[in-house]
Amino acid sequence: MSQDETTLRLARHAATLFLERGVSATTGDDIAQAAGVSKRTVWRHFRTKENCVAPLFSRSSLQFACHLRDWPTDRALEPHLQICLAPENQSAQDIADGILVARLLAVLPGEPDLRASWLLACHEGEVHMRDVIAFRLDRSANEFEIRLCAALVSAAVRIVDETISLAAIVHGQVLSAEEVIERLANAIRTASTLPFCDPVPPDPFGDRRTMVTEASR
Amino acid sequence: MSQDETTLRLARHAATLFLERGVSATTGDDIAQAAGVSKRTVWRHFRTKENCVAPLFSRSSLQFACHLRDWPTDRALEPHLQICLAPENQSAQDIADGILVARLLAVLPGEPDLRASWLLACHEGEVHMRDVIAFRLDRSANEFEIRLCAALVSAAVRIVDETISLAAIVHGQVLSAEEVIERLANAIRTASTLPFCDPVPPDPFGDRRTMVTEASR
DNA sequence: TGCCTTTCTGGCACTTAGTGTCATATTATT
DNA sequence: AATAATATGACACTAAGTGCCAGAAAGGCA
Repeated sequence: MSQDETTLRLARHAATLFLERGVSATTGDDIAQAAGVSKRTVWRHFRTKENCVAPLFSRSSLQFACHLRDWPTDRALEPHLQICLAPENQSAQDIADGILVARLLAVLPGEPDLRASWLLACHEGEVHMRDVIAFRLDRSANEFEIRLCAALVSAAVRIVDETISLAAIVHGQVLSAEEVIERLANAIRTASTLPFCDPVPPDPFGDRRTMVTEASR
Repeated sequence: MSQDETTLRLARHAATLFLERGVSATTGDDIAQAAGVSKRTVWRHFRTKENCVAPLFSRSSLQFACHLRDWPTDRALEPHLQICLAPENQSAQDIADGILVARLLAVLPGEPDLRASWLLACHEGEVHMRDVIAFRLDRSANEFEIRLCAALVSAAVRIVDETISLAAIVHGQVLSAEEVIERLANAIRTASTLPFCDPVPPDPFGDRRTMVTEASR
């Protein structure tokens, strides 16, 4: 088994255990046993216990930066996201991992250590997004404006992720793919302070900063 | 000595040691000895080693939400910040703590555990800011738009903090109070997607979303 | 296939992080 | 000054995490 496979397998087992009995009630031994490896191997793959789920979080947040990178400049955001997030374009494993992440996000309020790991992953995504935005605008990733914009967009995506996960898992509120994409696209447009996402898709309100939420619908 | 005093004293000693020899080379014993308390007392005040500096980070990020709360609705942002951040309105201890935080932010790139603590503190500030923004707009802090706006403003403040600290500590680039305030105010206006900071201060560009940075000056 | 190098893993001893518990010291209240 | 409440110290203990070495597993090469 390859390095990354083991890491991901451990991450999934750790996530399941964290969800079943909480982080503090899960030991490194438990994770090792569940994955069928020695305790030593766990600490070889992860620096700390909470970091065991980091690969899942990282994937989720890095994935989005990649979608943005692959986004053709001559296409609107919604149809692009529709293609990226379509179930037929994701493996069964990817979908299962996505659900695992959503369930983890739903328990963040009671698990501060898990939130630290999540925020760290979001920060990774933010750094990645600097490069993406800088590339799309043909600017340097070190400029203050670029880093600010990346931080804002990342924060917007994070809030949407957290909100949707909490709504779906805790309140059993199932959202359609279209609703999720609409929320995501609106939040990104709201947050993007630089025109990296041109062309602006058709907007009936004529203001790309108008937010379409449940309140205004 | 009161509870909070001891906590802060420990935080300052921990920060100093972290800066001197790095987080991983500092033990809980070291922090306890430096502060003249027993090891047990350290773990009574803090859940983890990295959390020892959290009070300093929290103060920094909660402070800003408080400044925003106390901001009169009929005054522009810059003069208000000028009053809040004026040296004569801060104790010597506050100023020293601020420098300590700046030095910690400057070493974040090499200390992931410290960054986790910092991001957690920023999240605290974000949650606080929801209430502040909701109050200023007479809305509910649970609305999606409010939480999104708070996240964006918090992210903007965080990026400014990180940028300025890195510039000052690592590159020895000293900024005047006016420059700091200008950057901060501009970033906040850029990030604020809801009109919680009306009245809009005079802007020669006639666009409150225009950013004044070194590039455009 | 057999040999060799590289990489990954297990086991064990060890240090540090962090907790539970109880006795003592400190502070506040009256 | 007596008492209740709270903070601390000391010690034993569990869990987190590291260093080290030997062995297993995978990958190149004749």
